[in-house]
Amino acid sequence: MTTKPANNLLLDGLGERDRKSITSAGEMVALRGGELLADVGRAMAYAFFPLDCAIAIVVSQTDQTRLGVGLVGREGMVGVPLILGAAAAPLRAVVQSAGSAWRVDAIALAGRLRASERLRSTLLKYVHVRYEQMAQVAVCKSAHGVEARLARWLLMSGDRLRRADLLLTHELLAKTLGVRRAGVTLAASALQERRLIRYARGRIELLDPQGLAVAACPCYVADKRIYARLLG
Amino acid sequence: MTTKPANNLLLDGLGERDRKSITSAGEMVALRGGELLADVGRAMAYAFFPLDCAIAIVVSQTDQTRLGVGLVGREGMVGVPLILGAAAAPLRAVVQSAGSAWRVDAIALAGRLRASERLRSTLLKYVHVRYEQMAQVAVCKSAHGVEARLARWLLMSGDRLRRADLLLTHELLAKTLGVRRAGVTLAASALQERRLIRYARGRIELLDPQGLAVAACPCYVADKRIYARLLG
DNA sequence: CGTCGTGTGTGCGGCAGCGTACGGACGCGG
DNA sequence: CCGCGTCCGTACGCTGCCGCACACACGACG
Repeated sequence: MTTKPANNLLLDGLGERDRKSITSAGEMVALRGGELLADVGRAMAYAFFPLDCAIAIVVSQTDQTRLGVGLVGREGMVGVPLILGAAAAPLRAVVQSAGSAWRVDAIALAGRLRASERLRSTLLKYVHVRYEQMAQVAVCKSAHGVEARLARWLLMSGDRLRRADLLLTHELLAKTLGVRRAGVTLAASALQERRLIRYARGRIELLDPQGLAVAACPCYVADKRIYARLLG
Repeated sequence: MTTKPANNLLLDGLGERDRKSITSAGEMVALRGGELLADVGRAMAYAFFPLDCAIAIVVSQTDQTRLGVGLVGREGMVGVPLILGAAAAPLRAVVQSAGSAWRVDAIALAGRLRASERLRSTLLKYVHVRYEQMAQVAVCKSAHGVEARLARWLLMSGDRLRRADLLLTHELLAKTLGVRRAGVTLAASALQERRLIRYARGRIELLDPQGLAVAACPCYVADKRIYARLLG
């Protein structure tokens, strides 16, 4: 389909000039699962434009509460604070599925942003997308059940990676969904019962994406619409 | 204390030039309680810099779920999407407590933003504040009980308005906290029992802000720290 | 003085998810 | 082949909040 095996849509959406100005300031890197690209309070040295990996944006409070508030793949970037001119990262960015990404130096990015209004406006629109999506999540967690939210997250992961088989454990999903591991097992087995997914020992296969979309909470569709409206 | 009876801190933080450039493009308006400054999908024609009023930022899904994800007073502005270059508002902005605000035309604001880098960087930092605060809320709702979240919201309202007596009903609070009205009554009476607040028929008085801060969830302190770090 | 609307107190059954905990299953490495 | 770590199934009691519903209190208004 695409000329290159894997692209980043955000970079593709830029003009030739801006894209080169970004890529020339960075380099390809391989990201391992579980790697931390940003942590709370630590300054971010790089922004990342994923190509074929997925990075979960997680908020973790002082007490033991976690919640995934975003999932970044080839359609986006890691490092929203850099666009907003803040050095410190508010949230944690964890590599959920390994793969490669384009890594860009924070200072270089800041310079490019000052120089190009087009680049600035594109990335600010992306910030807006993440802003809206986070608002969705805030309601989602308390309004929708585990099963629906699990379906949503699996679909999102599939979309980001363009693959139907995901390497995810119930344990990991539980942490990003902010529920018990046992709760995920329950929800997952219900989805499997309905032939929507199939899973075994850390490997989840999406059998029926359309069916899953029905089982998922409306936030899934809402999320896609938000992105399409601003960057489609 | 201040030279004028009521100021907006965001505007005060700007240089003389930028502040004038903004204020000259707008005008003072009076906002009534319950008024909608922005609604889902509707284009925003104005940004608002509150002086002595409080505006709740509410996300409301298609189904009957509401949740306040931000409270804007003299320390901030209503119209984050305008800073990000998006016309449509993702969230609803409702006037929680009546008062006056500085209203600025959206197009004029966009022009000023292009012209002044200082203005841009200040407002982008504010966007970042709201971005982080929303992440807080996302976890807060499911991690903390009604009583703690009520205490937090009351404190926030008090801070925004610099007053200890608020005109809020349990009903209204229930909607912004995303819980039952009865749940608010329960939590409020518990706080009153402990002499932290006192209330009657739509009027709530904060008796012991420090005690309230203890009763409130850590998100309250976290919120203040976020703001102070970026714009203090 | 009664009426009505709004605001608050209270009660009850129900449920989703929590914390915990134990046991089985698979797979890798020795 | 055995042992151990990881991953998943399942169970039990508990709790916080929901949805609903009804009764009372105050105040404005005629």
